[in-house]
Amino acid sequence: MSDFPLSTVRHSAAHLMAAAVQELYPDVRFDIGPATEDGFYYDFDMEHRLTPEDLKKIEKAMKKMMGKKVPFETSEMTREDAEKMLKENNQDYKLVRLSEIPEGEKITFYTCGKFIDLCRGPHVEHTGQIGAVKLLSIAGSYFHGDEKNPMLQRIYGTAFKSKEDLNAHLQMVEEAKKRDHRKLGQELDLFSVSDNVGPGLVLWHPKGAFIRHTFESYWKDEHYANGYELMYTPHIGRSILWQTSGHLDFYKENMYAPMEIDENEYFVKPMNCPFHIEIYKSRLRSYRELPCRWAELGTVYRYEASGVLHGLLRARGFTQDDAHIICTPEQVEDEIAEVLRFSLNIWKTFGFKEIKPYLATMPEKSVGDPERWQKALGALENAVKKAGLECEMDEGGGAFYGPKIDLKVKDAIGREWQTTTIQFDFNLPERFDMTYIGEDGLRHQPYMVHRALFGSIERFFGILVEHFAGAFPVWLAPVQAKILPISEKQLDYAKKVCAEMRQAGLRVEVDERPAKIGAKIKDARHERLQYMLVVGDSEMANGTCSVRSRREDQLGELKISDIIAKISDDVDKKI
RNA sequence: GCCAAUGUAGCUCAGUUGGUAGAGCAAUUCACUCGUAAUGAAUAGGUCAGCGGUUCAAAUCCGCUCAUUGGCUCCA
Repeated sequence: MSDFPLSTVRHSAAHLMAAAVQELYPDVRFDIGPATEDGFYYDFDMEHRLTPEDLKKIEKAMKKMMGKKVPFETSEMTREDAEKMLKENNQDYKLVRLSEIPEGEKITFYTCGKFIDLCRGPHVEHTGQIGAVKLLSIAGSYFHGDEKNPMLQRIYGTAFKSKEDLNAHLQMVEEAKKRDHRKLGQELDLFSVSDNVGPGLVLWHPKGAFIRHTFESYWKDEHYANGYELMYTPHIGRSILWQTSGHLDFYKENMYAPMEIDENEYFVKPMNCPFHIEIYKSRLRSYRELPCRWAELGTVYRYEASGVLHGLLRARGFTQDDAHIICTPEQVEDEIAEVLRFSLNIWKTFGFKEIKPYLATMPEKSVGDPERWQKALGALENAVKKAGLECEMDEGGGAFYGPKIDLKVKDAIGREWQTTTIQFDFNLPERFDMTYIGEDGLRHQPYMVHRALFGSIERFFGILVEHFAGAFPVWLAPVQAKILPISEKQLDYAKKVCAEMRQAGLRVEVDERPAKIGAKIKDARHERLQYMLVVGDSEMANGTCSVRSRREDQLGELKISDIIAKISDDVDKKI
């Protein structure tokens, strides 16, 4: 085993792959092949369109070279020689890359067998030191990441120092596939998307709707308990609203087309903010009533490019768990710290323990004077400190109207999801001319903070499905327990127990099918049920159920009142 | 939107070189009355994504459209 960094191994694997591709398709022109977070890729352009079959061939060629321990050799060239060589080999993409290397920097090439590549390095010493590789998929990618440029063919692969590491990674990928919310959503009958309704528009089935209802109720209760007020606003609004907000100037192509009513144009809302601002402006506001903490589960529609839609994680219609905090400049830091504290609490309730904030700064295209940006950034930084968190910087990642804090949460199998966003906004208070009367009797412009905890209800639900792998905790589960009679002889008893437990407020069902107990258990497990209550002759005689739990396996025969107490306890603990 | 792949029963998938469809699971009915991951039998279920073309003949070949998947770009 080599002691090179994994990224070096992967970068070398990318070169090795390029060498294999060149061997098989001599007309290939290369772009770049870097290591990524969990593998590597290389971008090519050539006549031949790659197929999955080709990946096998390329991988085979790579493995052959790994066995031969082909050395990676470096050489330095003058810019002129490099240019001449690339031109001779018709490597036009590489020529562009060469021209991007700053004057005075060394120009180095790495050779691996017959393949020579403009590259900064470093690499492993020979191909034998690339422990284990696997080619994964073919994709298209724009040269330079610019959609105006021609599209190249990209091969994704991954490499590890050992076969064991590679297998562990592939297993992890399999696990993620099993948890895919689109697959589980269909299997568990949670939601669907219909061609007749339209892409990116989600239909919530009864079970999915129940889970949504439950966490929305929790969300509402927590907001009322933490000083928020809830609001409802319409789904459409006149064009004047979107002209004022700036959406029609900047984002019209992402909005659904307008409808004309009584000679006015109405747009389906892509955001809730303008509506909340109209509520603010419905009368004169005093500093005494600030901060306003206004929240809404607001359903918005955005015309997303068809290629970006992805189940619930990226939809065209979705419900933001939106809130706007309108406050004085003096209040803003405490308000943001409070939003952070509140968010962390909510995430922990759902079993997300690791949460990391990212502080996003001024982007190239922005509004508002830099001094304000600096002050706002300082407020955000202080708020993060007050919340006792360490944050990472996302330079230039802010919205055009202000800096923001994003939270990334880690799920049950360690994947990170970008969820909560807390955004400063200099733009809208000014555009909508929002004011309040200060202590001095004069008009002032308030600060405005946008925040969404879950981001969107749809996206959050998708993340929850994957986090729990479909096995929802009892407080969220649409069915908390299923009673499984051994035979139809116990059916009446089963129904009686079911009625009793429902009286106690639990969500219980009876499996009434004339099937064997083994089949009923199998199906209940497939439904990811937390509790299975088996009833046969002896349970019927004793007034009990034999309890089998997903978490603790066999719990033995328990009295109905004890079962009710146990499940209720789970609900209270939110497990 | 762009590159590529895919679309056959509710679900998962077969379907050879073109000769107009098949399995398992699920569903329904009947029998069985069963002790912790699949009881048996029978029945029903399809404009092969849609439209057009080639052909004596198309699920199969070609074109367009729609949708999905993997990426790219995008995500106010």
